[in-house]
Amino acid sequence: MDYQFKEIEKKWQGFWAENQTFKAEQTSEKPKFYVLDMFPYPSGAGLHVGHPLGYIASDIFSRYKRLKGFNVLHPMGYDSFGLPAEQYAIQTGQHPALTTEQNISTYRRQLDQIGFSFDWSKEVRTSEPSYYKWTQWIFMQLFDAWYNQETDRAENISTLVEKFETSGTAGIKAAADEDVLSFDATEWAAMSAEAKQTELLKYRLTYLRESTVNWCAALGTVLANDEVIGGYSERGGHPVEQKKMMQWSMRISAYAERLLQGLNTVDFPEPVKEMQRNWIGKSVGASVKFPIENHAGHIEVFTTRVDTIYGVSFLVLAPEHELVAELTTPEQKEAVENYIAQTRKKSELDRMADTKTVSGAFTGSYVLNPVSGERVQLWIADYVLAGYGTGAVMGVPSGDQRDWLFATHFGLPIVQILDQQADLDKQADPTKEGQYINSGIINGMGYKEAIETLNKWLEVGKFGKAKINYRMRDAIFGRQRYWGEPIPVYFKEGIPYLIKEEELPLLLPEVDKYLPTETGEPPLGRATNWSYEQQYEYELSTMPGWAGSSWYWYRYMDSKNESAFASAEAIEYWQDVDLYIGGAEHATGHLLYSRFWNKFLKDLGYVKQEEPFKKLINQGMIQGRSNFVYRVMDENGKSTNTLVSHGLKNDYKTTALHVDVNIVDNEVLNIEKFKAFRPEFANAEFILENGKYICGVEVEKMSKSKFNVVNPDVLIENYGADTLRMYEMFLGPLEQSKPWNTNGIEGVFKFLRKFWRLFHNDAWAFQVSDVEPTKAELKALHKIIKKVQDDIERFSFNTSVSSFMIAVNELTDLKSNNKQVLQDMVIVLSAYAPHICEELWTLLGNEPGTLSYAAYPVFNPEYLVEDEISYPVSVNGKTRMNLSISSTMEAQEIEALVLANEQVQKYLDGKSPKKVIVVKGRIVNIVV
RNA sequence: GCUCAGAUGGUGGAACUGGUAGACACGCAGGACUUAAAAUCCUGUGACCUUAAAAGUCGUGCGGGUUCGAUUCCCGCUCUGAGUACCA
Repeated sequence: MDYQFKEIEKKWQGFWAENQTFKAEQTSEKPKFYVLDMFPYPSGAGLHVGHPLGYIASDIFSRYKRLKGFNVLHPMGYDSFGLPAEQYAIQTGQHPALTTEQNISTYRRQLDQIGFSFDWSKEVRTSEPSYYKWTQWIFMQLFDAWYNQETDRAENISTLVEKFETSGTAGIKAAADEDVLSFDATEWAAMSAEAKQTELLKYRLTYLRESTVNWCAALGTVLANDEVIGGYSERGGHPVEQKKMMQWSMRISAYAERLLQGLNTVDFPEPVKEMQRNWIGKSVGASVKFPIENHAGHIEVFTTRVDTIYGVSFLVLAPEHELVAELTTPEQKEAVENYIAQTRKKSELDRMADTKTVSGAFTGSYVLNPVSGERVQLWIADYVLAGYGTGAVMGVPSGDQRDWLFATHFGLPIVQILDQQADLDKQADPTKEGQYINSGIINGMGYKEAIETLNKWLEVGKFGKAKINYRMRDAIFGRQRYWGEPIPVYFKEGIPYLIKEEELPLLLPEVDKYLPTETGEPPLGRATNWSYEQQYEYELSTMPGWAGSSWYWYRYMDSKNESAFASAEAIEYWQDVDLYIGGAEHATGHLLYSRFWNKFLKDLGYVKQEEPFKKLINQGMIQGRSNFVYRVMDENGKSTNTLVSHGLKNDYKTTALHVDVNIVDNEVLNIEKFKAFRPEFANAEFILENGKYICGVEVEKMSKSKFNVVNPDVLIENYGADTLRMYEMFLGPLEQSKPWNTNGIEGVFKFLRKFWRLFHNDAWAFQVSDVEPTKAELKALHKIIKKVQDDIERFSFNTSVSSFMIAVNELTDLKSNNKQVLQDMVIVLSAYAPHICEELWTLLGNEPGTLSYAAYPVFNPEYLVEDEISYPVSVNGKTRMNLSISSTMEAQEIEALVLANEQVQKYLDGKSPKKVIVVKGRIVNIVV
């Protein structure tokens, strides 16, 4: 029979599901391999052709690893809490659980028809109580923990309480809020229970605190920094403003250094590492206290160039700095207040966009330079950010361009501090070269020595010290939304307490509407009869989208466990994710949070590895490729009912209209289908070129409104899943972004048919021969065995597909139907095109379903050895001819042989060669 | 501005450690089969110049360098894409 992909694919998908072919063993003698795809959010639109790209790659890898004798865990599930379902619920009143369920079944149906080897027995959904029970449990562990910088790990809060009880805060080094109190053991003992809880909250790894947050009014919720892009929300693109609110936060900053160091141990794409490094934003410098003139206090600044301290000619505070009001003199009051009012009016966006204009106001106060004792003006300006460092900077105009502009604009002095600084009247010179001048105790020193000297001097005089600063802020954890995990906390006297562990999961209550209450409480405030022990209020915000996805790879290891998030045995066996494939958009969000929670769980001894993901691959984005038709306009600029082909459009005035890419084949418009697609053009005139209507092309985002969405269902219907899988890989390197173009899928389909034909005679009857394979057949086979193995190991899936085509072309030319050779071919190809291979595998007489666990053929290099090698011979670097020479011949003999050749002599034209280069097995080059 | 990635035929792309640039596929052209079309199969296909055939010249964004030899390594530049942006 001809290649009947529809029947074959349906049959084997059914077989795999029924027999649980891809169920991972819980324990095994085999080495483990964990292949994970990034958790999808099941959106209502279903899959387009770009989504499965990474899944196909990871599936090929999983299938390959099984053939190589590994026990493979390759699961799939859904990150099913999230905003879109809730927005839809607000519009329609439908419970988000319902729409989520529907979306998941669409997703599942689409995934199933591509033939993935997922172990569906391990499926998880973050919105299921049996799952979010453990998300809540992890939250409770974080609440019950503090970060001990002495031991450099998280510990249970009880070890902190013990320290307080024995010696108070003396000697405690913790990652904590800035406003922690100092006390001794007696004072601690004397504190009320509420006061103790308030104090402990400042140390917990998840804590409630008044913080400045990104408030998105349109979404009615706060957002984390990574969910805000350029002042707008990542989802929906709504404006975001700064607002002070009581908020749950995660003390991720405690892990800043470990998150940074861990990047050196993982195999991630360099851009992802770089983005995480930038996000963490480590800078090494010093904090310096500038005493305020006629005032008991001081201004603390952070600087990475403490060596430039003698060049300080002013100090700048952020307009929001807490000391601004107090330090503004009566004469300057008006100017300062005007300036603050003016800054407030500017949105965050304007402030970022306008980096050219220099602005600021003098407070009228002075501070004293601690090293020189010099009097320095204190200013405010909005280029200083309240949220970074101490919200104050020292202005060194000679070394910093921004300070230089500020000083020039306001007529402040510019002091040269290094003898090598040049052109200070034109711009700042940030050099570290040369020796210091005008610089008191560091005069004559170089950069390194100056830094050390000053740091020591500052520390001795208690004016400051060397300090490391991180840009990364703690992550806001609460969302004022409905469709998320409830936070397992209740309030007594305004203080948060955890519910009891045996009360988990804290179920999401039913509400009448998915909107905030009249008093502005989050939607959970609408729940009736929802309180802890009938009297205490529950926390009303829910967890953010990233909560459930920050630990899910552990749940896959043991997804049904009711007494732990995963058993210790499962974690001991599976350890970590060996290969993680997903989009680059999660570089700073999901991947940082997951690494953070993983490190935390490791500190508490629940997991084994410091890093959760050994190797990460970002698959490229598939862009849309839009097609256009061109409607002619008349002299008055009015649209006509005439459409002109792309090549002739410059002869007319036209408007471009999107046309559905599914009715365009190689840029040729199917006019009949077009008339049906746009009835208003049923009677349109078409100006053709060579009898065809050629469409224009542009690369855009794939979206419904641009009519460029290609649905995998359609391609599977026409060509089958095996063709789709191979074609997606054939498009190009996995990591490269590229526009989708269905042109060319025919080639892959033809290849599979040709492969099928190798096993069949002209009458389409299955027929293979049992004789010993020929040398040529073995050569073709072993070439592909090696090539596919090498390609998969370096994630170069596109080149494998080409090589398969070459192998099948070779075997077709050899008229091979050798059973031994073809059976090995089936195994090698099965990772890419599993359905057709399962079918041929059983036709060859093997037990159904055993292909997935067959052994990958062993490569034997002997079959590739050639007796004769065709040497390209070049003269002065230009290839002139090929000479067939025995492969055993040594360089000297080859040289003699080549020079004796008649044709070579012709090129030498009587001259004697200056030099002859012979690379054995490669090339001969003659220099004349 | 900064950081990173990239630029190869009409198109997607290949060339893995510096060794025959353009594999494989699409498209296109011609042919076979067919009453015809579709499907299938065969042949050709970087550009230029010329031809009966052969040969020749140029050619991996641009300019230079290293080398017997560069798509590959080095320096400078242009363009495209992504990320990031007053971070002290």
